[in-house]
Amino acid sequence: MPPGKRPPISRRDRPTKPALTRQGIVEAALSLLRAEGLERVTMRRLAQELDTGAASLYVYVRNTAELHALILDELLGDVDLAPVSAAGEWRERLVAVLWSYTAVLVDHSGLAQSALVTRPSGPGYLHLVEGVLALLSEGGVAPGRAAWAVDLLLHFATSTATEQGIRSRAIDADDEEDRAAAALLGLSPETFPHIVALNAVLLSVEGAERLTWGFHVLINGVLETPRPESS
Amino acid sequence: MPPGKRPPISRRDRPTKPALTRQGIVEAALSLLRAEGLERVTMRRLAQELDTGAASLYVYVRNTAELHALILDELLGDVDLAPVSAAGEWRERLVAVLWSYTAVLVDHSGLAQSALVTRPSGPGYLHLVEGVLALLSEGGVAPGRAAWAVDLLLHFATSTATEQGIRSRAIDADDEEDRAAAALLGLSPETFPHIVALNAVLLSVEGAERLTWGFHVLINGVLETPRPESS
DNA sequence: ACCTGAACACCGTTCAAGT
DNA sequence: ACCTGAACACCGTTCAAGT
Repeated sequence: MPPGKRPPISRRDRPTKPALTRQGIVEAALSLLRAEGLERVTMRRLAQELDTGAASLYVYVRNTAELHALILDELLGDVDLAPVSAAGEWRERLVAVLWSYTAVLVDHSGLAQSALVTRPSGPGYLHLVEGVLALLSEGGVAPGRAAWAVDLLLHFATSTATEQGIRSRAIDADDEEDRAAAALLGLSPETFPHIVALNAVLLSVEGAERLTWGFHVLINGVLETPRPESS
Repeated sequence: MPPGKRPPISRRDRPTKPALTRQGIVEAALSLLRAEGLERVTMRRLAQELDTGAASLYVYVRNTAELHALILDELLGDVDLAPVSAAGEWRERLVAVLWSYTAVLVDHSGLAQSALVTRPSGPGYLHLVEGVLALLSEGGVAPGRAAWAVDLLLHFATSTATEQGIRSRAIDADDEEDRAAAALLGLSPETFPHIVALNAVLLSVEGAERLTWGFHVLINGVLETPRPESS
C-alpha cells in the first residue's frame, strides 16, 4: 500500500485509544496508581498509557499537582460515611469515620502528602467534611468551634497517613534513624535486635491504639477548649 | 605553556574548594537552602556549588532524603528551648516551644514535609523532644502518656508547618480550589472578592489564633485522655 | 580510599507547528 | 480547538575508570 492520504479508518482497530477527556485521564491515572503506585503517575507515564504525548494532557489538567488532587478526590469516594447516620455514641462514630479516611489515604501516602499541601476541594472531600460536621454538631459542639475542629481532625488524620505510609519498611540496626527510634522507645542499644519484633507490633496493634488515642485526645480537647474570644 | 605534567599547584588559587566532608556538605546545603530554597538543594546543584560532581557526594551522604534530614536537624538548633526552664505556667511555656518549632519549619515547608516522612533523629530533634517531655512531666502527665503526647504534639506542629508553607499565595477567584475554600469559610460565591482580604487575616491573626487553639486542644485532650489499658 | 565523567533512566512544562 | 514532537532545563543514582 502506497503512502499518502489514507481513508479515515474506523476507531475499532485501536480500541484502547478513546478520545481524551478529563474524566478519562483521571480514570487512567487511577488505574495506573493501583497498578504501579503514585510515584509512577507522572504526566509522561500517564500519557504513554493513554497512547499520546505528555503535552496533550495539559489541555485537560493544569499540572501534576492538579492531577494528583483529582485522583485523591476520586479515592475519597471510598471513605465509609455510614457511621454518620448510624446508631451509637457520636464519639465512636466520629472515630470510625476518621479511621476510614485514614485507611483510604494510608495505602497511597503520597496522595496524603499532596492533600496536606493542597487542601482537597472536590465532592469527595466536601462530603467527608459534611459528615464530620454533622457528628460534631450531634455532640453539641458549637458551629464556630466545629469549623475549626473539622480542620484539626482531618488534618491530623491526613498527616498520620502521610507518616504511616513510609514507615512500612524493615528496621535496620545499623541505621542511625532506627537507632534514634529505638532510643525514643526507651530501648537501650544493647536490646536492639528486639525492635524488629517490636516494630511489627507498632505498626499493627500499638499503632492502631495510638491513632485511636490521638483521635480521642482531639475530640476531648475540642470539647474542653473554647475558641478565643476575639474571632 | 605546553600541556603535560604540571607541578601540583598550591590550593591557594582555588580557595573555594576545600576538601569534601560531611559537615562541609551540610553547610553548603544550608547556605544553598537560604539562598535558593529547598527545591534547589539537589545533589547535582549542590555538587556544582561545591565544584565537584554529584557522584562525589554519595561518599558522604546516602541519598537526597538523608541530605534533607541533615539540613533539618541543623535548622532545629534554632528552636528556642528557653521556655522549658523559664518561669510561668507550663502550658503556656509548652505552647511557646511548639510555636518556635513551627516557626522554624514554616520558612522551609519542604523540610517540614520531609520531617513528616522521615522522622528526624539528630541531636536537634532529640533536644526538642527532651524539652517537651520535661514540660509535660511538669504538668503532671504520666511518662507513658507523655511519650505518646510528645509525638502527637510535634507531629501536629510539623504537619501544620507543611501545610502553611504552601498557602502563601494569592487567592484566585477563578480557581476551583479557592472556590471550595470560600465555601468552607461559609462565604457564598457572590461575596467572593472579599476573600482576598480575608485571606490575609487568615494567614496572620486568625491563623495564629487557630494554631494556638490547636495546641491547647491537644494539651487539654492529653490531660483528659488516658492511654488504653492494654499497652 | 576517594573522586569523577559519563551514562542510564527518568522528570515537568512550553511552544511552534500541524490537523 | 485540539493534539503533538521536539526541545529546554532539569532530576537521582550507579558504575567503571582513574588518582
